[in-house]
Amino acid sequence: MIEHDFTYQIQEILQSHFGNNASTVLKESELLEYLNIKTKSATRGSKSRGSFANHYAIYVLVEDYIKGEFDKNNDYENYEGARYSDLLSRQRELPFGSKLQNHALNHRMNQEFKKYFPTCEYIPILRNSETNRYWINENLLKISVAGAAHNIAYAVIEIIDAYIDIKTDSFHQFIASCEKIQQLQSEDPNKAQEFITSLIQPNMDARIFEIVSFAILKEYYADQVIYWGWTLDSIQKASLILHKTGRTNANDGGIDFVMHPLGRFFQVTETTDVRKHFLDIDKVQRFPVTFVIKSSESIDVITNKISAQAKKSYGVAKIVRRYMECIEEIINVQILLNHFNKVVENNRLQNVIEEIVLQSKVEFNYYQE
DNA sequence: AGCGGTGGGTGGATACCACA
DNA sequence: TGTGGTATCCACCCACCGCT
Repeated sequence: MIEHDFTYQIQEILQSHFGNNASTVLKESELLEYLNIKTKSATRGSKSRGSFANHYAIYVLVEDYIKGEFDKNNDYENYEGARYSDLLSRQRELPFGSKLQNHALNHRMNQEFKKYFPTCEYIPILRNSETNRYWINENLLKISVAGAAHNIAYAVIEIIDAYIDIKTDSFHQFIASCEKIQQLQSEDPNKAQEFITSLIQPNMDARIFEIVSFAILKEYYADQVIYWGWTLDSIQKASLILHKTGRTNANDGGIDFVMHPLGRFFQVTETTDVRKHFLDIDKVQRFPVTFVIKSSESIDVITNKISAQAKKSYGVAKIVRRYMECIEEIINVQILLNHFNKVVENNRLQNVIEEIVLQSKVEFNYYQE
């Protein structure tokens, strides 16, 4: 059995339920081992995926099992089963579960379980396709150790709860502090400013950095206007609007922000290695991009670094020049801070914070009633 | 060690089907 | 014809793996 950081917590929970038998219970139970495998990412930081769907499929069924007190009354075999709609809506009430679909309950949980335990004779989720009712396989909940029967239903719930707690804790804290700052900002704008400043430091999580960059730049550009039109007498005034083109993590090779109506492209990166954005620059003409780089180095240093990489990759001066011409602007942490200060001067701090809270909730599927 | 390719996992969208 | 339940398609992330 694999052991990782969260395994220790699983063992602790089992100990509180089964005392000395805890380790045997864990060894004997495929379901617990499955949870152990699936909780590997618990302590891997906010960047790794939650993968809550299969956890929640087990969770809602076991919860239903406990609600019927089947761990005590021994009558599960006569139970009519749980309704699909109830299970699904319960899943969606759980943290980060608001977008879950039928996948886990219908197929994927069983499929994945079988992948890990090909010889296990039990299928975890049972269903009757005539009545559309669902059950957890009770055989997987009852573990017998030296002739004594142990029911792991409550332990399973506790383990998944603990997993949810770990996975969401830092995020909850983040949203909470945003909301606190939001209330606080009229009384103590300095505090709010300090907080935002801390969010765009180089050691910040990439997704948070992208969200905060977006919020600042959006407000910053909103103050700028251009005049444009199809004919001279139809020229109109427009403020620059920055759009986010998708979720941070659903954007492989895509562009992070687009500016209307100028059509500027913005790309947020963690490092000065921008080669991947200009991969075939020697063959194709590339669209100019503004890079928001999570670095406190000066623009000169960053530019030199990028230029050095380009030289190393292409060698030919002409292509290097074209490469550098495709970088419309570089925005580092300092420039972001300057822009931010300007936004604050214009009394738009509130908007920035609101945008951060909104975008974070979207990014992490977090909804609070 | 760093890379590029690959395939499984995940979530969103939608097609399909049964039934009222 | 709307609703609930299920299956499938698709895009994208990411872990993994073999190559250099």
